Order: sequence, then structure tokens, then C-alpha cells
Amino acid sequence: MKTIFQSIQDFSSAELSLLDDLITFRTLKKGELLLTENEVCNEIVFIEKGILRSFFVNHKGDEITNCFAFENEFMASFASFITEEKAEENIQALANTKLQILNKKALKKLYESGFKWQETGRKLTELEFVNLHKRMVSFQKLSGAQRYQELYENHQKYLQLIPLQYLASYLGITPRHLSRIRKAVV
Amino acid sequence: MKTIFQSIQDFSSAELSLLDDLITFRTLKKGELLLTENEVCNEIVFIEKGILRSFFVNHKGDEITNCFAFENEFMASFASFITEEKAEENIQALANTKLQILNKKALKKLYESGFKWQETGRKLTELEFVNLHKRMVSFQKLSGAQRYQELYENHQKYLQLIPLQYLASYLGITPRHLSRIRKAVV
DNA sequence: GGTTTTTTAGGACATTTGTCCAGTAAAAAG
DNA sequence: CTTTTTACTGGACAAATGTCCTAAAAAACC
Repeated sequence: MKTIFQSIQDFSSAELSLLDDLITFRTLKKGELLLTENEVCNEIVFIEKGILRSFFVNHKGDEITNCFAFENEFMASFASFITEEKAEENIQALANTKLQILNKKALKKLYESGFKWQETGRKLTELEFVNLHKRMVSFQKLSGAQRYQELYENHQKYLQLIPLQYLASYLGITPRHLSRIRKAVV
Repeated sequence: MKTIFQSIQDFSSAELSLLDDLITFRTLKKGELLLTENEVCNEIVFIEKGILRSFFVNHKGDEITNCFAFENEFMASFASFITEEKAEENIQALANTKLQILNKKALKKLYESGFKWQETGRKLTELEFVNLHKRMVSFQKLSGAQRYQELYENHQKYLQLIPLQYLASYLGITPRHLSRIRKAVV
């Protein structure tokens, strides 16, 4: 987590050591849930090792994957974290996972400890926004097949690490249709 | 614009008067473009009066509406503003529109002028994130018909003020299909 | 290593959504 | 007010995508 902060802002190691008292740790077994819908999300996790996926359930009861997070990335129900309303997502480990955790209280302390942390928070939020925006654009501009193609060309990691059933709903299509698309591409 | 800032943070009128030197004004005629794709967006606008829409063009040359902004709302290609890369959106006035403008330099001054502005910036970014997240969820969870239904029930304003052709691509469907949906709903 | 469970692929058919188009209604321009 | 342009609706058909299902492959478990 420190590395990420340092890449955004020039923190001294003294400044970063502030984190030592604020971060906690947790491990998850494959399949285990970190957050369930209707809970308020009050922590942001950073993945040291493993993979997480966030998903919600539609009116038919199907699980729809919202996003994945890999090593050295953050994950949370950011919407719930920000608004303090109940999350509509569940967050689940897709592999045995080791996490660093920053809860709301800890983050508040960081923000209060100075200008630089405020700015870091804003910049990280901006980056999350930009990621989400890209995803939104891909849903508006591209077909399911084109989104798969994009993943295939630029995010091989997804295809290697994620079961296709999860990938399908992430792409906004059914597993049946993803199978068709894969046949056409290969 | 001041009202919005005040609703987020308790600014004194002295603090807010800082804005007087930083905000500029502009009017747009109906149909006029505020930003075109491949420009870098370096200003955030606040709508005093009027309506804006942001749209991009897909590989077939169709215009796809990305979002709308109404009175007392902000608009920009936030992604371009943040990353300083070329925007993929165009921003256009759907009616004669009066704007307050905060450019990047002005915003930087605000941020540098203190903690409170930093925090305000972060919170506004968070709110934009939450809005975008809601939209993303509606694309993953709902059908075009359900998205229309939601608009019909909770955002009557859209139906009153926005030509259906723009609404269609905003909902992720064709005008032909929107017409079918409307027939079924009414 | 063998058994059970989960995941993936793909056939057959149904439904949804898009394409192309023409007629009408509505709005903008002169 | 009349003309011209633009926006909206809906028919007929085509293409894309979903549903349901079965068999094979892969992974997890004992």
C-alpha cells in the first residue's frame, strides 16, 4: 500500500510510518466473502496477494460481476464507503488472499494529519473515477464481443485468472454467448 | 456554484469571495459545442441556465450520449480533465445556456489556498464517482426497458427536456427500440 | 487415484434488439 | 403563415443474444 501512496505523492518514510499503526491485516480463503450486500462498507482493502471480485445479484438471482481486483490494487464498495449507505455488492475472494486494510477511522486520521493526505485521497479517487469511466465508455461504445476482444488483447491476465462464468457477466453477456464469441475469435 | 460548495463545506463568505476572481462566464447558443473530442478538457463548467449533453461517436459514426447536465450541475470531460489526455467526448448545448467556468489554473489556486478546498475537491470527486457508479450498475443490472422505466418514474425531467433520440443512446438502445418500449409502457 | 462437483462448450430454439424504411407529426426557418 | 427541416413512430425482416439442455473437460475432494 505504501508504494502506491508514494507513487502519487512524495512522502518521506517518516510520513509513511504513520500507516504502520493504522493498517491491519487479514487473510481470506478462496470463496470467502469480505463484504456482503446490505452491509455498509467501512474499509478499503489493498491486495497483497490474491484476487477479489465484486458482484451483485439481479432480480432473477443471477450473480453479476462488477469488477475484479488483483495484487497491488485497492478494493471496496467505494459507493457504500463514500455514502455510508448499504452496499449492493458482495466482495469475494477468488483465491486465497492476503489483505492490508484501512478502515474509515484510520483514513480519517490520515486526512486530518495533513494537506498531503487530503490531496492523495483526492487523487486516488480521481483515478478510481477514470477507471470507472473507461468501463462505462466500453459499455456504451462497444459490443460484448468487442469488450472481450479488448480484454483478450490488452488484459490477458483476466483470461488466465478468472473463470469464464464470472468474466461473462463482467462483460455484460451470458456464458453461452461468451462461448460463441471465443469460438469466433480463436 | 458557490451554493454547491457551501453545501459541501462550511465556507465563510470571505472564503467564497476567493471565487470571484477565478470564475469566468460564457454563454452558448443551442447546438453549440463547448468541447470537442481530441481536445484536452481544462475547465469545469457549472450550469447557471440551460442543458448540456456529452456524447462520443462510435465506429459506425453514430453519436452516443454519455450524460446530460442540468441547471446547478457541473459538467466537464472529467476523465480528460484529470488525466490531461484528449477527451473522447464532445460537449454540446441542448438549449441556450449560461455557464460559470472554473479552469484548471483557477482550481489549482483554490486547492493551494487551503485544506478546506482540498477536501471539497475530494468530496466533489467522490460524488461524481458515486453518480457514475449508479449508472454503471444500471447498465449491468437492468435492461434498456428497465432503465427507461426508472427514468420515467424518477427522472421525469429527462423525458420533458431531452429529445428521444439522445435519450435512446443514453439508455444504451436505438431510437427504434425506445419507441417500442414507450409504446409498451404507456 | 478414483469419485464427485464444478466449469465449459455448443446444439436447438425463442426472444430481444437492431436495420432499413416510409409516413406522419412537430419544430425551425424564412 | 407557409415551407423546409428535423424528430418520432411503427412495419417487415435480419441479426444478435438469451434460454434450456446435455455431454465433455477440468478441478476439487476424500
